[in-house]
Amino acid sequence: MARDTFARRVLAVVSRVPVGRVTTYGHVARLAGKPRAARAVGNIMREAQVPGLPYHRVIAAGGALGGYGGNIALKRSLLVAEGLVVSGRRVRNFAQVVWGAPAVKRAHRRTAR
DNA sequence: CCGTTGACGTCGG
DNA sequence: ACCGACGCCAACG
Repeated sequence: MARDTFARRVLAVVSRVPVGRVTTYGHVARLAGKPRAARAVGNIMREAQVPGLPYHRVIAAGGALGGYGGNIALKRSLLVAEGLVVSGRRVRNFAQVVWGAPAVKRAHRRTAR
């Protein structure tokens, strides 16, 4: 296989984000093995050409929308089309729709998968 | 090795 | 809640 670059791992992670859920640049960075490379992840997303990947499901920390090649309006509509609720520049119920967050000690019963 | 480039994150005011 | 400052990083020439 071609080289195992950070960029490749990032794209692999992005491809696993479920419909109707979102993740953040920071989480992607962590899942790709470099917890502090969130910024680099952003650069990779901007350059990425691989079709079919849910780039719009990767947003910024705290539920902020982040960017989308200058077409943030499109990103917002894509998210809304998947059932997410976007209020202003934030995704509502972020904590409940975020994917890839560190598994916090749940008192009992899973909440996400 | 160095400088550049940002779809970032966190903190302080 | 908004904004600025600063830190952090991969990829490339």
